[in-house]
Amino acid sequence: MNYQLNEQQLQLVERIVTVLEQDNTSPAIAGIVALLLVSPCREMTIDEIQEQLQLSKSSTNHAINILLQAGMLSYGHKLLARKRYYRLEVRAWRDFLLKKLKRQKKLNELLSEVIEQRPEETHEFNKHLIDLVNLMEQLHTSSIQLLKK
Amino acid sequence: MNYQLNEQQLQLVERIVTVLEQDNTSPAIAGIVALLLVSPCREMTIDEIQEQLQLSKSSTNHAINILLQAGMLSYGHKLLARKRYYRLEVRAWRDFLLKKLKRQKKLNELLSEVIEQRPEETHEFNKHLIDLVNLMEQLHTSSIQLLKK
DNA sequence: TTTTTAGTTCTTTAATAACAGAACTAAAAA
DNA sequence: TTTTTAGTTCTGTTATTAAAGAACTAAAAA
Repeated sequence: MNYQLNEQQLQLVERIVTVLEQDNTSPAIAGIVALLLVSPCREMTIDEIQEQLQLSKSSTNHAINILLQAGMLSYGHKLLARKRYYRLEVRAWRDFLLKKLKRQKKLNELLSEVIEQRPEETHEFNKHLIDLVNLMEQLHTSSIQLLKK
Repeated sequence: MNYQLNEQQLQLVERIVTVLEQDNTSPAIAGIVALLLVSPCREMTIDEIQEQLQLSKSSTNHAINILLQAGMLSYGHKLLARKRYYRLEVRAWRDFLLKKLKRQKKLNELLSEVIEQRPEETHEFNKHLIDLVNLMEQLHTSSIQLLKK
């Protein structure tokens, strides 16, 4: 039940953590996600997670709760025991992408407002802005199309 | 030369700052970007920026240098004087989008590695992962196509 | 009922980052 | 040469955040 990761798997976890951290994910959270991605165990207990990542129980608990709230993690019980078995909810990733796109859209709308109220004298600048908004709008619509399927 | 923003413009600046901060941009940096977007002045001196945003000189200087290094800002001189006139480089936005896509691609490659090494027993989970990677790959390629024009 | 276990909460520590204020540098203007 | 000005750098304060450790709660097992 409690597999030990081999060298290659550990490295893979590390590399995933590195990339996730570049998106402002905390090490503990990144570690849990990476571990549950790479580990052959579909689900793990808090103790197993804690042990593999060498975190304190409170930190592990804290990170797990954040991930639960974000919908990235869920849990079930085996034989109705009280111990929780946590697993990754891969579907949540899609929702994250959608949320990001919503913020992008919001920014786009604001940039459109900017363009509307700019003086004509700065037409060169305005033109660049218009190009940017158009580009971002295209990106947005094509992404939404793909995601909504 | 030193326009005072009207009420509507100030609100627009504030709203842009709010959105930028959600992407982990510091208030000072978000403020400078928003100000230079909204202000009718195509370029501003450090003093004008500082005054409008009510920042200290050192903070303003610090934020400006970060933006310069990121390519979001550039400057020129008027009549060869030593005073710098800073302006937004809208083109840099495109490079940011490209950089983000590169990270997304990196994550995608790692997820592919994950899929390759997963045991067959967790096929349900694996399937979700494969779907995710495929989706993200499509998003990536369509975005790249749009950006590379 | 007592013990064990899973999970939570509270408190403290350490690291980081934003920002302000003051001291400093370099160069143009008087 | 002295003064003014633009910009930089240094130092200190404050706020935020991650994480650890210990105390605590609740419930199942002995």
